[in-house]
Amino acid sequence: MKIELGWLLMATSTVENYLKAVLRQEEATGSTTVGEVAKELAVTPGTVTTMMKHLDEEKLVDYQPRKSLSLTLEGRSAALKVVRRHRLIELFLVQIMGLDWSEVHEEAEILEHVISDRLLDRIDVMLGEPTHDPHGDPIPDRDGNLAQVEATPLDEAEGGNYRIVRVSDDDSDLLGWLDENGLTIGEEFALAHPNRAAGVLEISRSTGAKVQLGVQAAGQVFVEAISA
Amino acid sequence: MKIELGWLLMATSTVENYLKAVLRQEEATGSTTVGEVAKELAVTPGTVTTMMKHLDEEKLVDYQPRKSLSLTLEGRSAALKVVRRHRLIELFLVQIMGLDWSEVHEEAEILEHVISDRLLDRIDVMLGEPTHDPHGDPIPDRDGNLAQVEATPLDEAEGGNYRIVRVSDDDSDLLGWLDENGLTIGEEFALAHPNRAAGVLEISRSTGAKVQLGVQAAGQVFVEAISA
DNA sequence: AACAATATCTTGATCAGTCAAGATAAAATG
DNA sequence: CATTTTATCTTGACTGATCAAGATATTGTT
Repeated sequence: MKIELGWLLMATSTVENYLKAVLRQEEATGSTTVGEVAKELAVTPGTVTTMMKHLDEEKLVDYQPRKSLSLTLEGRSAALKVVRRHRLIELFLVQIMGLDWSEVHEEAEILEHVISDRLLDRIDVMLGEPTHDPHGDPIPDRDGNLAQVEATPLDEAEGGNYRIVRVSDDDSDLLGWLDENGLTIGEEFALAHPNRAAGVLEISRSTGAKVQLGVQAAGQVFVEAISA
Repeated sequence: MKIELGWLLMATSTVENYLKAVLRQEEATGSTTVGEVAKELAVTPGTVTTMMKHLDEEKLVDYQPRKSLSLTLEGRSAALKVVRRHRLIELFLVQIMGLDWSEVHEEAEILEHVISDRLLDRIDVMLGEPTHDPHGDPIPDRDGNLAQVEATPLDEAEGGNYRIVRVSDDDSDLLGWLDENGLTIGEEFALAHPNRAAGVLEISRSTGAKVQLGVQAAGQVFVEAISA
């Protein structure tokens, strides 16, 4: 007879990645499933099943096979800590180290799991306890409070004047392209007649420059309406 | 019948640590053995045997079971890259991030394996392509050239005037203590009559302060004689 | 040289994380 | 509701890194 010892070891970076994935999807859609997590982590569903059983034991998620899957308070808090690390690191890499906003995501994805609390603290202080990362994502505070960024995906916006408040951070090519076209956080522009049939949006910047971008890309850019 | 496929995957951080260990011992004593490596990495000899067979296949070490063990040129170069990373990171953590020289070793031990070449480059430039880390260890240059630091272990020094040029970086407590007593890199002092029987050395700093330290600790501090 | 001590090597096992592929349950469709 | 599709779960296997413990070689001693 085999005795199930369960897990004795600590939350490795693997665990942190699972928690992050669940959090991300809960934030995006209000809930998640084994399949979604598997897709996000590029792993088979069976692997996620196994992992969720472990995380349930550790009380990091609440997992009822085939029924429901969600973070516990503890799990959410752990996930938010990782997100905080990730975003502080991204901002650090851009502001202090002078890296480009299109290349910091990968690096932060690794560093978020290994940097000491002490170093993270230095970073936080050095940056002046910032509230948003280079892509406009809010940085959870020390207590795990996460500000909401309310913004419209550009592909759903009507014609009018807007300011860019956030851009999805995981498409490095898009970020590079946006940068080349002056479309960074805080940039303001006018959106012309949304001709959805063509799948192309046209933007006019204050410099007069016009930029076209596809709905696909526009879906990654989040804006808020401005009066001017 | 089982076909031996060998290793298909890349040099993980584990491999880097083995290479570093071999390098360190070759530098310290001119050669190394399975047992020494095992001791340094806190691993059983059998584990080292297995690893060395793999590294031999990868042409990173030259391993003749029970006969000899040494780095190949390629292995040495790989090891020096890791050392370069380690020392640049240590200096970065002290100079830019304001961490204490007694607490950067652990952090660098992890970061050395995960930081991108790009980020390392920024660090190198930001620090002005430095030649020595906070503990006085030389930083290998981009091409893997490693300057020699010639210095005497303090426990072998005669009475006279000396300057501290290097301190072993792996004893955090000692580093903390040295710092508290003003004994940092570049500090000059007079060493009094080495009374070896008692196992204690006495140092007089320019401030007039006298400090005693044991031979054990003194062995970790490396000095060069000065005229004054 | 013969024996003891030490260093090294081999073998079988374990652990975390994963996949493949088949089993099962739930949801959607007619 | 019966059937098909889809989602999920289970099982057995594999990989890299490791250890324990026994086997073997090398070295040192008398």
